Amino acid sequence: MRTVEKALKILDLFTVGRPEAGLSDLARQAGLDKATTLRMLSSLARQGFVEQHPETKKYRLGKAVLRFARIRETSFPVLSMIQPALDRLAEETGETAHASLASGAELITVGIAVPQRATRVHLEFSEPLPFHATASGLAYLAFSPSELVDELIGNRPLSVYTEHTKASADDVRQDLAEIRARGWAASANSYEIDVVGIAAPIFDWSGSAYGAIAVAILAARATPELQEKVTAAVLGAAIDVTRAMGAEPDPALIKARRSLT
Amino acid sequence: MRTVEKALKILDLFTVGRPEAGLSDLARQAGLDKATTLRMLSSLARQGFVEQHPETKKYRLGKAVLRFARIRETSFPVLSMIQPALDRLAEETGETAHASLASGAELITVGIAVPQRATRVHLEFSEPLPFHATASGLAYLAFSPSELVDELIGNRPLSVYTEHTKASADDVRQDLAEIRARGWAASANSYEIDVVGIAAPIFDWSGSAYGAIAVAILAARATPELQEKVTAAVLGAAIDVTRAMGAEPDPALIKARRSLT
DNA sequence: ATAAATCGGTTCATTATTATAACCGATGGT
DNA sequence: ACCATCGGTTATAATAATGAACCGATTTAT
Repeated sequence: MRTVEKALKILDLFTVGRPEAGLSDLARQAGLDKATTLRMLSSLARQGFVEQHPETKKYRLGKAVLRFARIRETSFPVLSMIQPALDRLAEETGETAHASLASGAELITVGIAVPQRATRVHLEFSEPLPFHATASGLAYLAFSPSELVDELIGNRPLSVYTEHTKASADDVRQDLAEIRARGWAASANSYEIDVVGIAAPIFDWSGSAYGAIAVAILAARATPELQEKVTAAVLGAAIDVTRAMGAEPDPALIKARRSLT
Repeated sequence: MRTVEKALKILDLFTVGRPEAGLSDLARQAGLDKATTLRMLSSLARQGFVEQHPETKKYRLGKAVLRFARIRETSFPVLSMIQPALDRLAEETGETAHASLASGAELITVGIAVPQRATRVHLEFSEPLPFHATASGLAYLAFSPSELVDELIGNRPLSVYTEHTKASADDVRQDLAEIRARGWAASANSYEIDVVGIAAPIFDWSGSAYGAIAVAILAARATPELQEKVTAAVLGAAIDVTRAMGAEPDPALIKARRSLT
């Protein structure tokens, strides 16, 4: 069913940063013929997956995606299960907790919980995070199949955010092996300065990671003791969320948490 | 692109009331061959639109639908635009306001706002409403193409909820003509007793209805004066929401609201 | 305990669908 | 006045989808 997959891949071209596009644009980016793309878009539109502005003729994601999300979230409430776990995490650790899910080539923040104290790390909803420069991204990559890793960090030059950002894909790949064995990821000042991140992946039925749960600590108070406490809590949350969805976390996470308590 | 459309129609088989199903089940309901269905499900699964439980082998909607909904709702916040309109509506009218969107063969409540008073109509989120027995359903049907109406209320025997429910599709169709000319719909005790509903459709770019905004009044206080006030407010909200989304409401709504103020 | 039905999934010859390039008229920038 | 690009259409060539029969494993009925 290659046709179906090609058609669905067109939907991947719509992102938070580029929510609408014209026909030629889409055809070009999808690497498909214009006529083919148009027929696919028409089919997608007939089923409500995309809709077209009557004047600008641009396409965007349609209302059907909202409908299906509603159905899935009503019967399998992932997001509503993640939020309470984050709230607990923020309270336990006294730092900002957040969850991010992989969205094609982006890692998007879908849940945030802040501690009740004056100083804390601030995060934005729906903000795309870089895979190679955040603890969440590393935790996700470490437990993803290597083809996916190649696609996401490839050998392109990686964006540099601070002087501590690792820009070499090979360096990152080395870290990933370590993270995979250890069960959790950490990053310090690699995306935002003065922030230490600690993250663990969450898994679905198929056993592959699809997101991460993380805590962002203000570097000023990131003592080894606090980091250890946070790591244990993050692992616990990731394991709980994964299990709540009927999946089983990678053994490395279980082992890591046991050794920390 | 018939293949694409057939594949997407498979997704329609997943509903709030039946969120997962097996291969043979899906093939039978879709009217497709088992082999074909399997191939389509595999394609859908590869793109994350469905996922399969490793043990029961059942399929359900996948995480991709959440991702796309997130992208669409981030860049084009329909639901977040509807909610404030409902809040205003509930305050203005002193009754329960709600919005429902069409989801295939169901009309699903996606937003609720309750007034600040002791007695009020109670509604549930995600509850599927019958098209023929609620003001919201009638408002939606009245502004939908007749083929869709046939599909939704056909000539099947319609479910009866109270002694005031109209069970004949032809009776309903007559009401629809009236509603279309008038611009808004009302129902009294036809779904829940002691409840009067007043609803107006909301439209999208294509000019067809895709949902409704309604107020549910306690029958005990549904005086003609209140009903008139509510009708004007509901029309106003429906017009505002439609315009806020860049679409234009049916002229009947505009005319009706003008004649009420 | 046994048999029949049904499950998810596979195979391969037949068939119908889809891809492609060239071409429209309309629009917009230089 | 031009050229490039837009969204969209069409005919022909090429590719992809279809579906009946079949498989082994469970589940259900007898």
